[in-house]
Amino acid sequence: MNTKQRLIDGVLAVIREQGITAVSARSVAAAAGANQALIFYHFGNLEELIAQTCVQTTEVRVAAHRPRFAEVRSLAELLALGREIHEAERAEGNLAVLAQTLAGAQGGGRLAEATREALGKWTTEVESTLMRVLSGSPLTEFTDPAGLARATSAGFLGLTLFEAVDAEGGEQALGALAQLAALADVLESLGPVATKALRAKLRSAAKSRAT
Amino acid sequence: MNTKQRLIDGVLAVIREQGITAVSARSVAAAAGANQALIFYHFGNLEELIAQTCVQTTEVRVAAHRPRFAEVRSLAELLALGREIHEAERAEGNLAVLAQTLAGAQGGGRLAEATREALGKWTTEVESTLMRVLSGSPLTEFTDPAGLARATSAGFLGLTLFEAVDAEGGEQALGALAQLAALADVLESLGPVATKALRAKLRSAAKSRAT
DNA sequence: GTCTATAGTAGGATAGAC
DNA sequence: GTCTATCCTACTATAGAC
Repeated sequence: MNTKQRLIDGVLAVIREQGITAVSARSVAAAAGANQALIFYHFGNLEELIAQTCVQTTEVRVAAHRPRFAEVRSLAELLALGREIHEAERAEGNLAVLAQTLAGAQGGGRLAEATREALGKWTTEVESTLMRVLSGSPLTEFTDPAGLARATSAGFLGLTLFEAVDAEGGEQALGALAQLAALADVLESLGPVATKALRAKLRSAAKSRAT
Repeated sequence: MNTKQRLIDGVLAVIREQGITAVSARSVAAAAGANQALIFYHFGNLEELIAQTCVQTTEVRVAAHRPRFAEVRSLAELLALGREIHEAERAEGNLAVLAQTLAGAQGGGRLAEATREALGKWTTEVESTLMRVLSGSPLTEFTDPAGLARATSAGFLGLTLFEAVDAEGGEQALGALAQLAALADVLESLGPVATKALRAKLRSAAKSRAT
């Protein structure tokens, strides 16, 4: 395999096992089984390597799950898929990489740009799925797919960091999301009469909030 | 003011402005206007200083908001309070400190212990509020306050990291949460007939999932 | 408790042989 | 493209004067 990819995998390994604070040219090179100087030959500097790792692996993982997004037909299914993706990616630490890079991007710079791009790959996928799923739901006119997509993406990333520190608590949190999914399911499967009633309630609530 | 506190404030300042990766004995000492050697005199090592900063400031901030939690009377109000706290703490970067420390805790060690403790301070507050608020709601028997508390805490932390990189997206996400709050409000204010119907729906849905 | 000075280490990055 | 060797900087941590 070529060296560029080995170095990217090295970043992945270090972040997965020790977090962003442990990433250094030396630690990455060691994990990649490559010479330290090659990082600078191939990427110019360490930050650029991390940035490309973040964007590239996110691109790959989102693409891998894209067919599944297309199958989603309800809010409940979307939440279930989120949970499934979360668990599937846990072993390889791909979400952890994004979360850790996001944390490292606090100071702006190249990493901020890279994480923004990577986050966009997830949110656009979720957003388009939400738009498709919500059309026809009683919730359509009261929800903002763009905002919801960003909130759920941010939420799953927070959860990824959380469970690294408190695995049991992370499980509990995921369980609570399953309950929310069930609730969403029920709301979507209401009969036309109940749907109309709910819609009226939401509308009047929205109106009273506007005043 | 005494030096220990100045150093803690120094950590706060560095994390707020540059993130956990920029934290070093030198950068913290500079931000605190103190001598670098004092970190080791007062805390033994840098990690311990970060850990104590995380726990102490979280304790203070949670205590400051405790009266507000006690006033909460609905899910909608709780979500609104979450948003309010999130915005209030943004300027001082107190949530960012927890989020960044959490990211730095990936490798275990003292930081993991500290963040676990700090997270617990938030989740116990949210959890007890949830238990109080949910009693009497049609959702009571279908929600787990412990899991929900951890999910929301993790969610807000994820959002804190997110908005540091994409401020506009963060605003959108917060807006979506306000919509969820409105939805929760409506569900709670349903009449007894509708409540009974919803409960039955949820129950049968739970049953069909169990098979 | 606070300072200066410094030891010892790990880090980013480059030069130049192959 | 890859390696060795190395420069220089920044880091953690300690010793010892005040």
